[in-house]
Amino acid sequence: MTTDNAAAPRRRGAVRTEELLRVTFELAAEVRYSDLTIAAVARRAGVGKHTIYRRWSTKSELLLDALHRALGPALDYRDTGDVRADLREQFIRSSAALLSPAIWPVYRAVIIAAQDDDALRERLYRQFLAVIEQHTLDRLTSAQRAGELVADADLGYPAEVLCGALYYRGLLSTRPIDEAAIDGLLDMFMAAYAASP
Amino acid sequence: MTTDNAAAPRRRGAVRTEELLRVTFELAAEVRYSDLTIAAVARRAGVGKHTIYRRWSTKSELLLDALHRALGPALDYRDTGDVRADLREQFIRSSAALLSPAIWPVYRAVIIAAQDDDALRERLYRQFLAVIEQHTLDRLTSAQRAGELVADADLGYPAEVLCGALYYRGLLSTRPIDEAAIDGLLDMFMAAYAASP
DNA sequence: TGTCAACGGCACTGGTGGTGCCGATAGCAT
DNA sequence: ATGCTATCGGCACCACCAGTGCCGTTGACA
Repeated sequence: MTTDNAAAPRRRGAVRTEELLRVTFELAAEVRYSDLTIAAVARRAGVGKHTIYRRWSTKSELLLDALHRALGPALDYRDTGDVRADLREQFIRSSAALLSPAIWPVYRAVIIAAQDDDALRERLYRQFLAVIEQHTLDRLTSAQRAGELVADADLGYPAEVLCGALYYRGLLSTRPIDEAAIDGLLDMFMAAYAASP
Repeated sequence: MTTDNAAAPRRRGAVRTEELLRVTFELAAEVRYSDLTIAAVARRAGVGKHTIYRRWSTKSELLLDALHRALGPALDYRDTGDVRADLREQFIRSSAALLSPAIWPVYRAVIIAAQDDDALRERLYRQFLAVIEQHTLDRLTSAQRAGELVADADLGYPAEVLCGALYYRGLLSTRPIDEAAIDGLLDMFMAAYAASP
């Protein structure tokens, strides 16, 4: 009996970290939130629990880190001079990214975990939601300066409302987030704030 | 002898049931979601776990039942002929009810639990969210008939958006749901849909 | 080649959801 | 008033989890 064998060599450091994040996404996409456990991630990765706790002190930390690495680029806004078209393109693109089967399970897990943890909720808002709101607001302000939107409107609420409606569908409603929904949102927004010709 | 009331014979069960629901609200208001356990409810009520499982097959059932009993009345709409004032009054009143320290912890717990359970999510939407949306839509349609709102608008999205914005703040944003927020929402809505004089 | 931190495995504590079994008791019919 | 029976509380039990400690192994770098 030979000492086997073809078993994968034990990986360390950064390589393990990447693999653990990958496994986290994989598992989050397959199981329910209550089964998305540190122990389960460790089992699937063929790793001791210590190897996870050494990197992230809580499950929330792991999830937030995973999300952060996956989301970076999807949140940029174009400015072509047509604010409705830009918003439409941006909402379709970012909702597709956030709600993709790869990312949404982790995103939702963070949202759930944040309901128990004020510090995490603060980080979630600051690192993701506030960023999206601010980018939206920036684009709206630019449109306002360009005369596309009425000059005296407070655009803070609309930026929040546009985002909020999408999360409402994702978390609570049973209706899908599709282009029709986004067009419906934008119809309401433009009816309220488009500058009269 | 009248047709005997096989429906609600006041057994010791009913008294216990009321007490268990009361304890559930009490505990939900005090501890984090992850500590809102069947065992904890049983302990505080001085009851065996069986006494709970005999009534509700899962924690979700218990929470949904508790919520259902507590929320009934808060969801009615007035119709005074001034749609903005009616919506304002209704949103302030219903958000105060939903977000009260007594109810919101249980409501939020149901929302969290629903993320793991499609059937519960369907019931949550049908029994609460869809009811609120529909009442809002009914009031909007009435206003449309009365000539307060533009005649050709599709009011389905606005009804959803108005609700969605509040849940966004309650679950995700770190900003409060106050009268200023509700006025901001209504400003946007009225700017989009108020009939021109 | 040697060193040492990172690693995987195992065990342990204290908690959970959920079930089974027990003897006690409350409430109803008689 | 008495007895019958479902409900009750208590306890033990299973499988699983978060989180920590210990130990022998191993891989990467000096």
